[in-house]
Amino acid sequence: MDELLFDVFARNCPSRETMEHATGRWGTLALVALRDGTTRFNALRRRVDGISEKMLSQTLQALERDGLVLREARPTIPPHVEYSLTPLGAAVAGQLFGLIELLEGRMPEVIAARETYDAR
Amino acid sequence: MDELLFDVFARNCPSRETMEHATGRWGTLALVALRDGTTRFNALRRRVDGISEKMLSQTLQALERDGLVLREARPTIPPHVEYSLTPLGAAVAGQLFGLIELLEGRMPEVIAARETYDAR
DNA sequence: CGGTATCCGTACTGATACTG
DNA sequence: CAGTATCAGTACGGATACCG
Repeated sequence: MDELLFDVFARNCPSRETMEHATGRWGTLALVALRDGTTRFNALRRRVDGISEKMLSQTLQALERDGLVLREARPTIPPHVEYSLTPLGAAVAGQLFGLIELLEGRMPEVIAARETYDAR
Repeated sequence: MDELLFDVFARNCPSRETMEHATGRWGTLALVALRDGTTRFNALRRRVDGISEKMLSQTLQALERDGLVLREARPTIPPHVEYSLTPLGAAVAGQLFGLIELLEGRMPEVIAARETYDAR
């Protein structure tokens, strides 16, 4: 663990900040949704169930700022804006998707654990 | 993506809930800290910089309930409580650590992206 | 269509104090 | 040591309305 350049456990670690953007409630879902390919704002909004316009906007801005997401706006009327993953974003999204797969595959264990825990 | 049992993108998906526990602000740090081995409450608290007793307690309870963390209390005075990863928790923590490594290794890209973004 | 601005409730957060 | 209880602040999040 000590061979890492930054210490995620430390308060003001820049990687901890980016981690929070990527693993936050909406960040993960946005990144994983973009693995399916370039997507427009409202399509993304429909894909990620429950996200508001505001949160999607904020999430995408944070991810764009960190260089995980690429935003391309065409100056047409009506506006046409496309979001996609940068190479770095694709790597992060892949890792996150691995986590989702892992968890989904083992949800029976999780559910069983919850029942055991709650039976007290 | 459709081959998954649950749909993380859906609002009331049980895996989305567990994802949020594991990837939440403190969940990730607690899980990764426990990769170093069985740890006591206050040791964990010192390791994860900035976490309050309350948040650590809540975080550990959520992870224990999901079957990611094992809590073992010895009825001594003073109390001696040890936290460790379950096999499932270890798998999740490993995946999260992979993400941290990835991000730490590429922080220069992130920092550069931020500077580009802010220069507008 | 793709946002931003505003309002407003609540849920999270951290200090502090206290207990077994 | 390992928590719980209580409380005040804030930042998160959603709904709505509006703009280019």
